[in-house]
Amino acid sequence: MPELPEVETIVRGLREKLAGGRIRAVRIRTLKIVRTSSALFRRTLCGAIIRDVRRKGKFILIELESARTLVIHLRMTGQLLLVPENAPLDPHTHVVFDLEPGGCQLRYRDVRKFGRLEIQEPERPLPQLTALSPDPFEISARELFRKLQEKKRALKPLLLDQTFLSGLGNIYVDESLYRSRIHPLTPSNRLTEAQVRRLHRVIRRVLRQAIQAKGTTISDYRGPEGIVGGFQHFLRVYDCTGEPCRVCRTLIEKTRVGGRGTHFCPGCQVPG
DNA sequence: GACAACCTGACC
DNA sequence: GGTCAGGTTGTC
Repeated sequence: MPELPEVETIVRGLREKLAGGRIRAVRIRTLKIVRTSSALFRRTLCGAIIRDVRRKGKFILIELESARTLVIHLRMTGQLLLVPENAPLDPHTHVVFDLEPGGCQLRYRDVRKFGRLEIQEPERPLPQLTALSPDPFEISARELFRKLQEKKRALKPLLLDQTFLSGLGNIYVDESLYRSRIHPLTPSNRLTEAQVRRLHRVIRRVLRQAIQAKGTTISDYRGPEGIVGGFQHFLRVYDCTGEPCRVCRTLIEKTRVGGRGTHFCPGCQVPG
């Protein structure tokens, strides 16, 4: 569920509340969510001072003074919620962090249990993190063009590939391709430099607007204070199947590309 | 590449 | 009963 704008929103909220504070205690309620041994997980986090909270691609990094990092990926339905200590525990809460200063807990909640929490040692960076490519704000249009030229895959699956470009997921890829008027199946090496410049600009703009709206909530996404995002009101193709395109009035269609539901306008996004 | 797997819930 | 879901990974 969460893509770059949702993760960025969470990271900003957590940083404000957590940076400089301390984790007093940790309770693991569902073992499989935590990829590090429970003992190491607890030993690392109990009493740890939080230096900063950052984002890398769709990963959340809670950096500790010990130089170790709590690495979190929310996958589809993961949530990080800041709640009062006395709030009732719901059955989908899998990890609970007691915080200092107190009164508040950080809870990891995840209906589908796809998400992962893991400790990264400074001398042993996690492979999933080192394999990540820069996100759209860390790469120039020129560089993106060069990378796209090197591949000849269909554009959409490539943009979803976190080792090619990080941060984008299904919503923002569909929105970016629609707003750039590029068909999702266009071979990446057939894009002109002008098309890539536009795509690069559009991706950045869509992500910035979505961050400003505090993310997109279709169903599960919540910010750390439990609030829903607002960008769902600005979607133009994603979840708009059957509605007329606002540019050419053609009805928005949904197909499958690379195994993912794909929304596009057959009028504006003609195959390259 | 396509597809199943990981899980639960919503919807038809 | 079946299909679908904002993600990633492992298998042909």
